[in-house]
Amino acid sequence: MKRRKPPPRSARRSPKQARSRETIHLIFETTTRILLREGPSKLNTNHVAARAGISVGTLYQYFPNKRAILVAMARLELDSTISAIEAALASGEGDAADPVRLTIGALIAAFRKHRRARLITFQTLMADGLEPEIERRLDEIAQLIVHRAPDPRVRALSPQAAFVLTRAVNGVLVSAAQDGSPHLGSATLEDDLVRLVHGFLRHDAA
Amino acid sequence: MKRRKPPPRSARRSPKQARSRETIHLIFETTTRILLREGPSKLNTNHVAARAGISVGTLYQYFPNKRAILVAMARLELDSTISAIEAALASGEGDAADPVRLTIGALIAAFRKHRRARLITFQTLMADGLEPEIERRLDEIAQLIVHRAPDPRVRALSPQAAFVLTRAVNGVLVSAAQDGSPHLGSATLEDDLVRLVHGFLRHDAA
Amino acid sequence: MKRRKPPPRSARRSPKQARSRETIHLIFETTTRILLREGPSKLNTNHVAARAGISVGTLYQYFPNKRAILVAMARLELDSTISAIEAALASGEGDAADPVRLTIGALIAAFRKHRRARLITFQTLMADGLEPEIERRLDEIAQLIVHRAPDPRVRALSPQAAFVLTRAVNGVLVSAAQDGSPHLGSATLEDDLVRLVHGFLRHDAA
Amino acid sequence: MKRRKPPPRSARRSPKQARSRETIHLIFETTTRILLREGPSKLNTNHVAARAGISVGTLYQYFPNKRAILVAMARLELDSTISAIEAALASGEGDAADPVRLTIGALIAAFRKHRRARLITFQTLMADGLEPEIERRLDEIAQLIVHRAPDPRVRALSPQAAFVLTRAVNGVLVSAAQDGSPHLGSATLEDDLVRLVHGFLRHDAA
DNA sequence: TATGAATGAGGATTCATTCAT
DNA sequence: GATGAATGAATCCTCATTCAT
Repeated sequence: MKRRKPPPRSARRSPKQARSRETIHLIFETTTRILLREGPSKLNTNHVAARAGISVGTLYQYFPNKRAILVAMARLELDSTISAIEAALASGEGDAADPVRLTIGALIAAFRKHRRARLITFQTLMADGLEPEIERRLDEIAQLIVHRAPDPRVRALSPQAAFVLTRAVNGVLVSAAQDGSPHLGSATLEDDLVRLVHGFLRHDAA
Repeated sequence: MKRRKPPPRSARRSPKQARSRETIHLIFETTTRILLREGPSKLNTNHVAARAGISVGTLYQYFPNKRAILVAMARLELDSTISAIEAALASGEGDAADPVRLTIGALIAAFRKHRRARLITFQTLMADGLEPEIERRLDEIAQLIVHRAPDPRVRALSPQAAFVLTRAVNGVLVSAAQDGSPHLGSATLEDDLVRLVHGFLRHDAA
Repeated sequence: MKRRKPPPRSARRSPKQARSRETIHLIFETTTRILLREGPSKLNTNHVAARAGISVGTLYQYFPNKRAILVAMARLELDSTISAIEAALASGEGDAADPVRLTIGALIAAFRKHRRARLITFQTLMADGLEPEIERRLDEIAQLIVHRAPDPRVRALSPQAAFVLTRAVNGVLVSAAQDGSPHLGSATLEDDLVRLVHGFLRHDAA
Repeated sequence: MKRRKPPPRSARRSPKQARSRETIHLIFETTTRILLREGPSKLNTNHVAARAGISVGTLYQYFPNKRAILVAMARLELDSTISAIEAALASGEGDAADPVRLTIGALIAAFRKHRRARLITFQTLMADGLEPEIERRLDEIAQLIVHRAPDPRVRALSPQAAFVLTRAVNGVLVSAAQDGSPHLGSATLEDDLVRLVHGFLRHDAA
């Protein structure tokens, strides 16, 4: 009796949990699409809801505020990156394949996949000041890699050295993923990064 | 940064009078202070003007729009960084001092000086999407360093390699400058960065 | 209380089952708790339902709209006040006890009992504009007291005089029940109110 | 270059201070009008601005939030009431006029003047929980009257007695000012209130 | 040049209510 | 009877920018 028109709801409600996941996913996808196609300045909750074909109210049922959407997306992105690295390392376990190259290959692939979307998510986030959380997650990744690395030199890495290495690689990838940059597509980027890491490790060992 | 598109307005004022310079400086300082003490979300022209003790109108006399303030600040920061590097290299010219170490020392010093202020300025700027300009400027610095470098290995660096090296170092410094991080204060950061660069160069040469 | 006009919905439910009564009671308690602990601005149907551990749908099974909850609570409060007064008068029937004092004592006790809860319910209700219903009810109480009063002076009271007397006493009690006020706890409040009423009656008689 | 149309501003800007006062007054008047004609639920900043013929932005230049408007109005109302009482007492100084009657007469006149507007302002305010401030102001009025009263019995009033008297009178007037009530217009209301006060004072003296 | 009041589109968020399950 | 996801109009408030003085 309050709202004027009880709008035509047709989409069948499937099992709750599933439906929720779908909606959340839809919000993520729409957010990415807006970020990519219209830019960060066009990212607002009303617009996201409209483009996602849901109501703002529904959006707020899942996320307490605009920022939370980005945070959740960033977390997901980070998680999938970790998984990708783990998978890459696992796949090369028996081989003589260089674990450093495997890791970097996985990272480049991850950055390539979402490229601007991923980057723009983080940037939008950082503009407001979420660095701490992001940094922490980055460190987690570093620790994870260090501890599982088959390469003894990597396992012996001091926290400080791990910091330098992860941030160096991340810095290169982030810049390469930047909008106009051709570097992420470059075939030699992997070689250069591998060289960067090996150089550091060798020097360290010396 | 919020409403419609900022129309092309020719730069409003070239700082001729001393009075002008003072006002501009005041605006910069105030902007930094707000960014630091109140966060990027509190950065708006009305607030800057109020905190600076001038009127909004006056602010717009010097900057065509909000973003222009940040851009000008970033330029200044970048310029001073270049100068610092050049000075460092010049000071060590006769010595046997390692030019790589000199450059990195100067960079660390530059980051230490403004630390959060510098960082927050760039982040706020990039959050909106003007990375191109900044990235270009970063590349200019890279080229400059490469061409003037006394180290022949550095001068021989391909653009791609220069990209990797500068972004790697920059990535580490940016992360180290992050709010809670202890790394920027660490005494071994310089050693680690030098090691990173030398490792890469040696490997490259090999 | 916010959106459009609450459409005329026939009362949803007459509390027949014990289960129903329990639920209704739960809703009342929760409403009071929210009003008291979180303030009137936090009182909304979704929140009440959540805090009560029921679903909004269930809440709407018992009350046609938000306001109906408050109205029902106010009615209850008023009814219990009337009962308390009647009981007090009945208890003192044989005695030489002053009926005015008995009535006022009962009123003070009633206000003390719920104090802030009672007050906040009425205020929240009135803030929206349903005073008429409440005022009418207050008048009913006044009439009731006047007609059943053992004191002949009270029974002889004109409607206008009854209005003045009831509102005066009510005004004092409401203010005394206010959050920070120490007056409701004061031992002399009863004396003062009795004095107020007696003074008026005597003067009236003169 | 941001907002589309720089709307035609024609009203000449008179001396700043004066212009500001005018605007503030306009906001007050409009708020009162809306409260009176459309009810508290229609009181929202956008609407006030529109009806006042100013922009929301302007409204927010003078009041930090919706509530502040009501608070300011309540303060003004209270101030003018105090002035009215003082004036009434002063006017009757030489006469043998009963100061109690003068005070009550002034109060009734004050309530009559704005009647619903005044009441509705306070109620809207209290709905959110401003009682403390209102109560404090009421006490200030009480103190003022007590201290300046020519009647020695009034001057000798204990704080507790003053509380009872002011709240009693206020309670009657507030109820009488209620929307449908005929009491505020009644010719005998003044007599009844005077009787109430005198009765209390005499009894007190006894 | 400086001033600062005014503008108003824009965007975040709330919450009473419905209804399919 | 109960559930609770979805709805979306309503409202609050912000802030880049202008312009008359």
